[in-house]
Amino acid sequence: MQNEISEKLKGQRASKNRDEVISLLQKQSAPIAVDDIYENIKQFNNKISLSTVYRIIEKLVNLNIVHKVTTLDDNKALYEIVKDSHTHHHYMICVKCKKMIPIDDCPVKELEKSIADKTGFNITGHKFELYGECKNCAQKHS
Amino acid sequence: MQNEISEKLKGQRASKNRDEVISLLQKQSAPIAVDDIYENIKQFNNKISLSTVYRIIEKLVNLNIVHKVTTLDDNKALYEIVKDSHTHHHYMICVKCKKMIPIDDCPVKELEKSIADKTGFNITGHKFELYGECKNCAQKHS
DNA sequence: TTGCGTGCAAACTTTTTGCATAAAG
DNA sequence: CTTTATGCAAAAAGTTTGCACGCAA
Repeated sequence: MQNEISEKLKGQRASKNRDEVISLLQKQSAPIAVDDIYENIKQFNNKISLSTVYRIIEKLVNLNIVHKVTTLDDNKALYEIVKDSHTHHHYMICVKCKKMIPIDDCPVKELEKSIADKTGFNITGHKFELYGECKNCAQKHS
Repeated sequence: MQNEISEKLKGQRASKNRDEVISLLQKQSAPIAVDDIYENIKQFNNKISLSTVYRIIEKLVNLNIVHKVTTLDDNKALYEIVKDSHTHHHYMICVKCKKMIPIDDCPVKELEKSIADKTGFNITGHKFELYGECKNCAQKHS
């Protein structure tokens, strides 16, 4: 586990389930749903329960170890490990194949500042997603 | 009802429920949830059913009369009337009072183009939300 | 008269909660 | 020993679906 995460976990009680969830999240290249985390971990730890995964995720979100991601199409939430600020990024979501393709770094930061100045809103975060057709899908149907 | 909407409704069968939903959506200054639409209309039309509202909304989304909005906090979808491209805009969502404050027009359009060029992704839409503390809430707790 | 719209109830999906037990500190 | 984490089952919340009937075209 990364030092940054260990840091955030300081003062928290240790738990095997929690570490399995974190470890799984770290392997993902795209946000993942709670029930997928559950099914995945169940393969080698068949007594973990879905509600435990929900509770672990809730805790990790509060500790700012995990971010919640919501998409337009789907009513269920997805989660991903928080990357450090240098690798903070967003996704393009293909409306055909639903793949989430990361965009290198965050183009919104400057915008954020100018809007904060203009509106007096104390901005603490943002969400930005692009929708369209990825290269693969564009080629296929042509 | 606006001409633009009438245009999109051409070929669709008329329905009182549908028109009530559209009319209610037009009165909103922020996105609204399906059950709020339902409760609202029920006050003067007590036999409308929730599933009807869901079906109407689904149809209106397909006709591009209504947009689905999802927020990070809430697992339920919100909906708003599609504004024409000149008034397309986004929201700042106050993490304290949950109010959604519209941002005048859309600062993302140019970004979109440059990212499309860079990545070869055929971008058809985007989603952008800011989170923070609104003026009101910032004053209160100080 | 044909087929879409609607109400109602039931089903389904995702998420939350209560409670008794197990594990951590 | 005290507190937090967990499993299980049940409940809640949001959304979808089947079916019979009503209404628009």
